[in-house]
Amino acid sequence: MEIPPINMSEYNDLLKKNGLSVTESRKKILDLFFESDGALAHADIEKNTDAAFDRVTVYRTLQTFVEKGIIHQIPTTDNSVLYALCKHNCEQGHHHDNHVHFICTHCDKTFCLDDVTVPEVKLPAGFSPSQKAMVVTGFCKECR
Amino acid sequence: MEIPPINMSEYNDLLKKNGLSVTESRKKILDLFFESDGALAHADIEKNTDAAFDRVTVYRTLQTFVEKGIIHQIPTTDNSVLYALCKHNCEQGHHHDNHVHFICTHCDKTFCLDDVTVPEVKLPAGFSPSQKAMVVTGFCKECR
DNA sequence: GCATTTTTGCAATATTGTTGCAAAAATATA
DNA sequence: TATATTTTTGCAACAATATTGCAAAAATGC
Repeated sequence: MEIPPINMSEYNDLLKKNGLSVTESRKKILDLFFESDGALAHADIEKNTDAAFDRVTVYRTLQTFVEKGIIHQIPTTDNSVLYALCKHNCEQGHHHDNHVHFICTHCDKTFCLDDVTVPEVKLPAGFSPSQKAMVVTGFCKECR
Repeated sequence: MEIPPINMSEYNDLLKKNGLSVTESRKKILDLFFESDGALAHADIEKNTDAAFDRVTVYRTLQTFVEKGIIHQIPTTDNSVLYALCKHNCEQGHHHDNHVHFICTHCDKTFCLDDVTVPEVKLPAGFSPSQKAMVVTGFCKECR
């Protein structure tokens, strides 16, 4: 059974469904995520909103979205935090151990490869896995 | 052909081999890594050296060690940077796409599972991978 | 439309990381 | 071993990033 992707015009529903008030900042930030085909950093969001919202608001909005499972964080080796939409509107606490993230070393965009599942690995005795994440870097489809 | 693990008493050799001067800070930080069975963050190192060294020195030492391939960075979802020893003293620029990292959600330690190789994944058309990293979270062998 | 709840923005503060430069330490050389 | 050269350190200043409390503003529920 396919879960349909979120319709871009339904920001209000998405917010209300998660018990959140509908505000300008939240709608605008949601919009940025839906427009972007990659992942966004806090800085990207500030840049693209012309500082219309306070930095604190952006931080809190991202945090709220993560808590509600609207966006998720992507692991990186530098100390930047990247966020990306949960394409299939996963439930709260969904931890995205199921798809691979791709970071392009040329354009620096990050992609959620929703259709690529993270393969199983056999761990040494005593280790009990609960989640797993995989990050691949290289050249993306536009930069190759 | 097995590459033997580094002998803990040979910090000097390890540093010199990499063209680095042997200093107190470098020896102490190396020691912390060899003592630790997990990965370390910058903060861990500051804590365990009683602020004997300047923050800047710690930053620069870590950076140097990464450049020389003595330690490597581990991707995380929060914005912390973790470092771990390259157990098999890999050459410069080695990017550690070959083993899995395990983060324990109970004791917060991070382990390099040197013997667990990152499996291959098939990417969508157009994506050219160069490196890949995998992070598994759960309970480690001591906390299960 | 009004009371209640939620969210925002400001200010202040904390944390984290970077750079230039002179002093100190380590290494190389005589 | 003493000295010259190179490397590394620590300080100071700064920059970027993130967090908290609280009053004002906005959104929601009735």
